Amino acid sequence: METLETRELRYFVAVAEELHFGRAAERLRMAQPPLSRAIQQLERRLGVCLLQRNRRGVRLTGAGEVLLREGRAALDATAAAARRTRRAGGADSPEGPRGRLVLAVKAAASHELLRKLLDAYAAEPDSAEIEVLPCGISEQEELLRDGRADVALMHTPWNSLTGFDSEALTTEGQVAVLPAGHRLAARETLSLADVRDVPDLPLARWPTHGTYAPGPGPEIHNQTQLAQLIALGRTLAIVPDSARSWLWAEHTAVPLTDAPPVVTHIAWPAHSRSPALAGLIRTAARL
Amino acid sequence: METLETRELRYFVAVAEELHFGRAAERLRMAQPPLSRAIQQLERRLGVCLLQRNRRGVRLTGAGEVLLREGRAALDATAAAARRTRRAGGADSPEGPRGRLVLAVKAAASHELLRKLLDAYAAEPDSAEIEVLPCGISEQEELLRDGRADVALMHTPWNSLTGFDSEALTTEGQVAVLPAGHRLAARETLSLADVRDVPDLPLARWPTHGTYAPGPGPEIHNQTQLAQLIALGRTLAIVPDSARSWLWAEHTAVPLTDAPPVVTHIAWPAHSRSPALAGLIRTAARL
DNA sequence: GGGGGTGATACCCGGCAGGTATCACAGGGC
DNA sequence: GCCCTGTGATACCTGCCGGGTATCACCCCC
Repeated sequence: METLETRELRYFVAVAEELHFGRAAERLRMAQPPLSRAIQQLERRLGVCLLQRNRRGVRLTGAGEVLLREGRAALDATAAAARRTRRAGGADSPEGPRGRLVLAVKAAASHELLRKLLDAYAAEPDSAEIEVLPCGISEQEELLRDGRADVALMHTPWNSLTGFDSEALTTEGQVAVLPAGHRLAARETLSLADVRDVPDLPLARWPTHGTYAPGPGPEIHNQTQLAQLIALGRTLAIVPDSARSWLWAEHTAVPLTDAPPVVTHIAWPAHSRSPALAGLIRTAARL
Repeated sequence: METLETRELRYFVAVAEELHFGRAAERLRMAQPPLSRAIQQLERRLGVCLLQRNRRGVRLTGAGEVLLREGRAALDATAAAARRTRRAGGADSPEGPRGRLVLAVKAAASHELLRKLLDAYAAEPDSAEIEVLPCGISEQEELLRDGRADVALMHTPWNSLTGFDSEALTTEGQVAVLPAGHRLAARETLSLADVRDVPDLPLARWPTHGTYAPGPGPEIHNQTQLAQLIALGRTLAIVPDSARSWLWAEHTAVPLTDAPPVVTHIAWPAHSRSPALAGLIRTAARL
């Protein structure tokens, strides 16, 4: 059984994403004819029709969709292999620097926990150097999959932990952040129903993969904007308890009684368990 | 950033597993010199030393171990992409046969559950054809990873679910299976401590990845051997409740009060969720 | 000190990946 | 009707590189 080459997967994924041979070839920095030929060869070798050529553009077949999904995963795994190997490179002398670990964290989330974790780990004997890579919450999974990060602090229910190994670290409730003067800010507690459809405070919308879902609330893309809009009485936010640390004087946080608890996990690719990573996980579990 | 080719990974994994260029080349059906050269090129491209050539055999460096681990995962993902695409091949006509799903089950485990699941799913509209692939319990994870199977019935705590998405289906207790005449067979219940070190009934040993751990019990490799040895009064077994279906008349099953419960899960690769697979999972969750 | 076994080097050859030029065809203007 | 535009496919060439054979350099061990 002949095995697929990385090059073929790269080509096919490009075409499947662009749905256009010319643009795909441009993205791949090559001419269009060899690309067409390579895809044809791929189809012949797999014995499967991947694309429906309609003289006017291209469409994916069912098998094509499967290969797009699986091929992306395979390319991610291959890129991860290269990156992690390069990263482990310097440390081949047994007493040299223990490899470096890249830790992906959503910017400003779990700040206290992160500080404690880094301090405790640094105090361990034989601890590796930790590079903290701040990123958006939706990027973390991709970073772990393609090897740009080795380990991440993730938060359910926002992150999905499927495909990763993980260990729960802390659980916290959520609070509604309101403009200090708002009538709801006087309440001791609130329920989700209380804050779901407040007419003058529509929920802000975050982008997921670059696009905004439709809705009445303002479009934001960072925490500072959110804080300002709350202070201006334009929106409210539902955030974990620990986010109180970045609240302004004009904000009021009211506990939510029925919001799902937020669990912070340390997560890593299921198959990887280098000594350095194992040490970090052990330290985290002891916190 | 140049990406690793499948061929390079295949070569490196072969060398890293054999720790010998000649044998690795033989396994790869090629001559030794091009293999040496390819590994050198790989090291140069990654800028990393992967192997320590000691004139007498070869040893892996730290980076080499990383690449062995990650490279295997990448090769599995690539093989999975090819296999699943081929399998999805016939079904590109929209109204053709919905693709086939391969379901890996440990032979003879969860027999009742499996029958119910297959019957219920076959009754669904638009159900795919299910191919049942019986295998050893330790093979299931590998089969899912490299695409020979799409979905599996797994049993914690024996299977590890890390790296897969899963849904719990049933939970059951465990029983000790004893020769009918044994003194312990008269008991209403037993604890693990009661059966752990029974002098005349040492626990049988199953092979894990082809090798047996040392111990006093007999070496077995299938259920029939086990049943026979229990009937002969040579060993005892700890099995889930549902395994009572294959017991012999000369066997007695006694419930264990403190054995960990066995949970049967339906599990699948985290990223894959074809319509057919989603239907099967939905059916399973409704059982 | 020589022989066996290791991985590395030298050199050659054929296949194939990639390029350019061109074709075949479907739509959409006018 | 026409031609022009933009699509993917085909034809053909070329240079690189993957793979082969022959041989070397070295270490270990008898």
